[in-house]
Amino acid sequence: MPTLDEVARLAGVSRATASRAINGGSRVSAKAAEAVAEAVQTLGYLPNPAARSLVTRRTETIAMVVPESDERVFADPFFARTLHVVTQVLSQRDLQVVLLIARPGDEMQRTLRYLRGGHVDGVIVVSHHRNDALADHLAAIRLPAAFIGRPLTGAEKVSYTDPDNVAGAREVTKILIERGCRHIGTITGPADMSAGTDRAAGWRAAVEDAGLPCDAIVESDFTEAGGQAACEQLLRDHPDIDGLMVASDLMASGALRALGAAGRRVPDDVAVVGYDDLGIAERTDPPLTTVKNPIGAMAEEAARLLLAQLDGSTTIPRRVVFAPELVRRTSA
Amino acid sequence: MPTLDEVARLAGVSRATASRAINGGSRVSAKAAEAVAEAVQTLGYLPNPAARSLVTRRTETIAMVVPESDERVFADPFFARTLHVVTQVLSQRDLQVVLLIARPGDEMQRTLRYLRGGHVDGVIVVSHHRNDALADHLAAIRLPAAFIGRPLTGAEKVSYTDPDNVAGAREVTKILIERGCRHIGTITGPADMSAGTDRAAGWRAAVEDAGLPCDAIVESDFTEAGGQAACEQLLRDHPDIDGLMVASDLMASGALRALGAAGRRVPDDVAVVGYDDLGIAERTDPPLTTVKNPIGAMAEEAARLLLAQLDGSTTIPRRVVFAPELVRRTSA
DNA sequence: CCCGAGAGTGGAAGCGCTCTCACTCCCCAC
DNA sequence: GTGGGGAGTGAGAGCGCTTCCACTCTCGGG
Repeated sequence: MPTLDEVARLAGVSRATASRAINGGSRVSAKAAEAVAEAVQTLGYLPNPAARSLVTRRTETIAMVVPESDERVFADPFFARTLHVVTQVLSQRDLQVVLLIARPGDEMQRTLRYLRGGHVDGVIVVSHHRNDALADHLAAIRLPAAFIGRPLTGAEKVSYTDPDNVAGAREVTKILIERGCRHIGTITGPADMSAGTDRAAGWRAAVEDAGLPCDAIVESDFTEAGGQAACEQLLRDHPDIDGLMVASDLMASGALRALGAAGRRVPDDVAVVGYDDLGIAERTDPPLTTVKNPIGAMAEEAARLLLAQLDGSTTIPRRVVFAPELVRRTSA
Repeated sequence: MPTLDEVARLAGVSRATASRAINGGSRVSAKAAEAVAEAVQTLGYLPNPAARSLVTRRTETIAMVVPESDERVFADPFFARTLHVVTQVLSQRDLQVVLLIARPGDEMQRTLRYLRGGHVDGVIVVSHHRNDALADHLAAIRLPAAFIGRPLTGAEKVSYTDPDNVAGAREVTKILIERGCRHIGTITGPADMSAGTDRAAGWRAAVEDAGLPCDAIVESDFTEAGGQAACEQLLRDHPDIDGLMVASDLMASGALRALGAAGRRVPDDVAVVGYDDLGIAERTDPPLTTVKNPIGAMAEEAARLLLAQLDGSTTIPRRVVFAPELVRRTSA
């Protein structure tokens, strides 16, 4: 592997000039810049990232942390989309993204040590859970960070983007109310995630406003199988429900299956609405009325929030909340 | 951030001894080792990876390269499983895994530059395509590498693990023949992947051996939608097919949908077999007779092949081929 | 009693890079 | 003609670590 020294020698300049020419090129004569470029070419020179990082104290890599089992990560299109967009935005700045999937417990400790160890310049956190306390930890080690989805603890210490889940859930539940449902159940996400609690809160607000019972509530885990099981339980405990607000399309897809197995027609017997609108919603039978989760926009904004911190242009935490958008199909 | 110097001073030893104590501890007295451990504790010392890597010339990170669009990566449980196992095995050696998803073209160039740049100590390649010539490139830069799935070019230069796709496809096709199918079609994977060509070859071998026509062949892309479209075309061009060997369960799932839409009963009108047995196969209607792809074992073996190279214990490329295993369900 | 081996240690070099600082030009204003 | 300033450059320090090498000290064997 050729070093900067050899490049400089071949170009007939000093190491300092070669370095300047390679990084940005300001304060370098056109002649010198050209000579260096040529030397780089002929030697096939690539800067040693360790040496560079040792002095700049930057690594040019960003971690995308997902405190979740990898099975879930890969089964959920939400992550694919998010990773895609984040990578897209950050690679425009030549930042490398490394994916850190850390189940709670030991692995989280490892991950935290990794982040503390100076391997990365910043972090994007997705699918954050209450008990990992990531926001607090990241704030404590002063690592630039941006969350996608409001953290349940330490939210005031970090930047984040969040959809207005309460409003979204309220609006979509209203669709059920307007079409005449009198007993509306819900399948919520995990109670240790803001997308779980907020969407449940929105459902509750709409149902209580309409003076309807809000007893039919089951917590699940944002998976298709979980949604199916939750729906089966709901049908067992509340056989009379005629409306169902499910906190994610993936769970709703499972719920539709359970409803079908139970002989309930959708939307005639039970009207169903989902949440996210990520492709699955169009492909279910019947297609789901749902709330569009602006995944792409959120991911992009989070990446920008992180970049702003990296540039040092801001240090105060910022939050960006996205308004919900209803998508009407035939399930309600 | 505390440095090794401070640790050494606090422990009352030299930097050299502190370094030895922290890495391995051989040739260090118990007293010194303890003093260093304590100093590390109280200071919360973490070695600077850049400084360490600069001198050791190792980064303790491994790249998992996937030359594929990220949509496909995340939709296919194959990748989830593979990443999981690889991460598992490598983290036992405190190696960090970074996921590099590189679509062909520009991004591939970027990725190659990244790999050349000394960011990682080794590479695991999954879902390799012919035209990325990754095996050749990696061999050229002498980066330790292990492929999961035999590369179509440069296979002799790198270590890899591979299922015996030809045998697997042949055996599973024989099931169709034995149950009396007279016109057996196939939906193959991409022709630029060994899993595509090998499984097609196995199908052809079985069909020709039985003296049956082997004209009903359509190439697809290992996705569910692709399988559905391919099956539709197959039914159009060869309405009389009574058996179908599909090169992946995901595609088979799409094919089942197409068959259902066309009013064909499975297995009575058309018997169907898939490939992979990754969970989807049990959940289709009817459940798929398929070939078990030993994903976990292959991933683990590939990780070990890589570790062997990292340890320098071997430099000659090795290959490990896994025998197929039939899984009989009701689709054939 | 001496010598050699081996364990434990510290000094110091050096990994490849960036960046400060001091220097030399050269040009322009006065 | 002089002085000041900006552009371009190179010497050199230093980032935090590992590791070679030389040294000391402690044994045990002859």
